[in-house]
Amino acid sequence: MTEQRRRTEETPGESVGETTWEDKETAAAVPEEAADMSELLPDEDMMYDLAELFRMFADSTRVKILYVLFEKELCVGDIGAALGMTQSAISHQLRVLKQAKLVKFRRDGKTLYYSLADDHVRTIIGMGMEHLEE
Amino acid sequence: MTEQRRRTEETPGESVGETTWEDKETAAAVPEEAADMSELLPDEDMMYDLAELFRMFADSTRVKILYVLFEKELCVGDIGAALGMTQSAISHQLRVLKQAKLVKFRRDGKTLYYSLADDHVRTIIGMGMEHLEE
DNA sequence: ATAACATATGAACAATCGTTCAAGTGAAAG
DNA sequence: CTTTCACTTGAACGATTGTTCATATGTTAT
Repeated sequence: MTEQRRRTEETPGESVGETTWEDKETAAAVPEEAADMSELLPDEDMMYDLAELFRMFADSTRVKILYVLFEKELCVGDIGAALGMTQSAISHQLRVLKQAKLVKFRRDGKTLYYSLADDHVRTIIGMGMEHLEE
Repeated sequence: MTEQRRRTEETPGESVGETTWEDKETAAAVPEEAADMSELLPDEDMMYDLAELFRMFADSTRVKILYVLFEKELCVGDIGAALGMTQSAISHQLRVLKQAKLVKFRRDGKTLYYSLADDHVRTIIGMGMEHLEE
């Protein structure tokens, strides 16, 4: 399915989702068995937003686009030329990156110059690169 | 298509991937027109690996799994219980995360305890969270 | 006005992804 | 041995994704 549930639509009955976990409070005092599991369930919305953010970096075309924007702002045509890809393909991806607020643009005549929206992009990609050199 | 080219299958003739980029060293000295574009093309393999790494964090189920492993190691059943998901679904995702070396496991009887493979996971997710609180 | 250029956008397609379901391991207990 | 438990694996399905192609938009020049 690939992440189709679109945030915040909890199942009405349950709220602390222990579907297959009835309270095993009997026979306590066994030190290493049956972890308690309460209060470590992640916040649904935050986890979804996190995944959504990382999905922006999960395609090599988008990473390349962001990477070439590290140095300077570029127009769509130049990005396409640098990556050896169609203007259309680049434009589609720039739209996605724009919606995610990872890039911004400025107009000069008929040309649109794109640039990184903020430094977090640099940091996140940097973290990833650091991990790859383990 | 969703990222189907599987790394390092360079077009036989070229080796330093300048597919569409012959040296444009002629006609210099025009300050703001026709950016030079040389040497800023990203390394194909590194960009692919980066995307592949971030793809691990690009699904909310995987992020949740990694997140619940922040605190302590857990077995498959407990992770499933915490997330309200099938053992099978969790197992499938754990396999992916294992292949990406983001989690490791240890056996105790019939139970497998999974844990984070290294601290980069924590750092990367932390970076993402920091970005969300802009 | 028209033409040329830079980019955006929509539909369509193949490829990929995550979950479910059913069946398969493999370890411990009877 | 057989059963049970904890988990893995494979096939199948629907949902989503990225690119291509054709067309539209908008800006500048003539």
